[in-house]
Amino acid sequence: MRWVYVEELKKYVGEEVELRGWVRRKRSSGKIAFIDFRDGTGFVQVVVEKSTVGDEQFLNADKLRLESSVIIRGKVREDERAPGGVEVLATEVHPVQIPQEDFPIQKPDHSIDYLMEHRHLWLRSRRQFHIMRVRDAVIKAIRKFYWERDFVQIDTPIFTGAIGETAGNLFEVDYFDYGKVYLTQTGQLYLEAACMAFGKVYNLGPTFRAEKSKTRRHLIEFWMNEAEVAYYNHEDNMQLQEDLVYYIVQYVLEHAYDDLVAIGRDVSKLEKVQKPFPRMTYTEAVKFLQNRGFDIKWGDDFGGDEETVLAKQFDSPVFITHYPRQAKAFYMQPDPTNPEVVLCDDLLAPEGYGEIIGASQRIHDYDLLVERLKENNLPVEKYDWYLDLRKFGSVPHSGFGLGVERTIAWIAGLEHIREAIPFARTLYRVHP
RNA sequence: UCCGGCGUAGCUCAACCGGCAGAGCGGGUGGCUGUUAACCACUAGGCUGGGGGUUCGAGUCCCUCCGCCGGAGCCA
Repeated sequence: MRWVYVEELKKYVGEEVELRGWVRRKRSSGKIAFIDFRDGTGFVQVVVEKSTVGDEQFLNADKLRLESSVIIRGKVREDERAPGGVEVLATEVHPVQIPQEDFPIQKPDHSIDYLMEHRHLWLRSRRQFHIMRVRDAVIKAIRKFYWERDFVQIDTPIFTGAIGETAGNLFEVDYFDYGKVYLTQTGQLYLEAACMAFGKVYNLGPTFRAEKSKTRRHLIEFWMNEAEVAYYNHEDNMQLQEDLVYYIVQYVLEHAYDDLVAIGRDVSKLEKVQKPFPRMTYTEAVKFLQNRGFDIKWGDDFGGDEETVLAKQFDSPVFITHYPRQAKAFYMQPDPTNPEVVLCDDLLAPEGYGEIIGASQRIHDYDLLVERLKENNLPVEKYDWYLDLRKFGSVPHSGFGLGVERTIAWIAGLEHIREAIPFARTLYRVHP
């Protein structure tokens, strides 16, 4: 008999099939039992009738408990009474393993602490199933986008020396006799090296920030997609970001629409995302906020509340550009028309999900870069290889980093970013 | 790190001004051929997060430690 997955059941109406999976829930009467069955591709109801299967098989069904693993054989049929329109009338029920204790997650009313403590089992629940499929769609979209544009994937290292954006916020690791190394905060500097070799490059991988951040938008370990392109200026860079984010939204709408609906996402909000995305300079944004009564002066960075107010004016993500250079990283190229600001942009997602992209054109002039390193009290000698890039055929280049979980949280409409990653690492949780 | 909150049965929560620790769900037993978080009956289940203090008496008030949650700063 043919082993099939739930997602393809509709092709087998009228046929006998074998299903391999788990019991999500069970309701049983004396002579009929209903099993909510799942196999990782979907959910289907299995009906076990005593009159059809006989006493022995019925007993097999009756002794199943929540999250028992089970192999079921039966006939696929359409039935209006079944959730989803298709159900399986069992002929054989073969338990694989029956738990000896209660499954810890029974009802949808557990505390978040309890659910996170049981994340390894919580992943089996319906809502988490759909969220992870949205995550999968977002990541597939990212890879497909770059693949279609002939970018080269360059995997940047996880262990790095003491360079990156900021000296603090780094996780230290002992590296044999070498001494201390650090978990990566960004692969940008390595991508800058790679773009001078391959032109258009990107990465996708985990990054780590030892920030004691405790908000719905922060993870200690999160995934980032970064891209870097030689000869791209700031404008080219923003165009690429806009194309990518728009592409991701369209891809998810096309390939994970049912998952979005299943978790209650207001899909119309995503359908309103349009190109071109609105743009605002930092200076305009400060004036806008001041007019709304915010206590903010030119030179300050935006907090969560400020970002939310700015982003909520628009249906699409909004670019905030040309920040003061003191507020940004050392490697950003000054604006030739106003050296107090740099050629950078942050992309803020709608609905208060905050910054999903940080981007800039990079300094390509050797002397200027050294000057900026000194200005920021960074150890110039540790940036030896990074400075080399400015010695040998240096060109203007630009790039950005997209926060994958923040993008997922926005697209899926999640209240907290911890549900956007299979096993979240937050300030007070590394288990499981 | 700072500010605030919570911790009572396996889970989610009650318990008035300090006065006998309760319910629903889940578990067990029995019943039920169309259930959707099934339903009905019966049943077992507790060192009220740890330690200390006030009091005739503490789940409740005070101190402290632990755990978690929400927010701030910082960031994607």
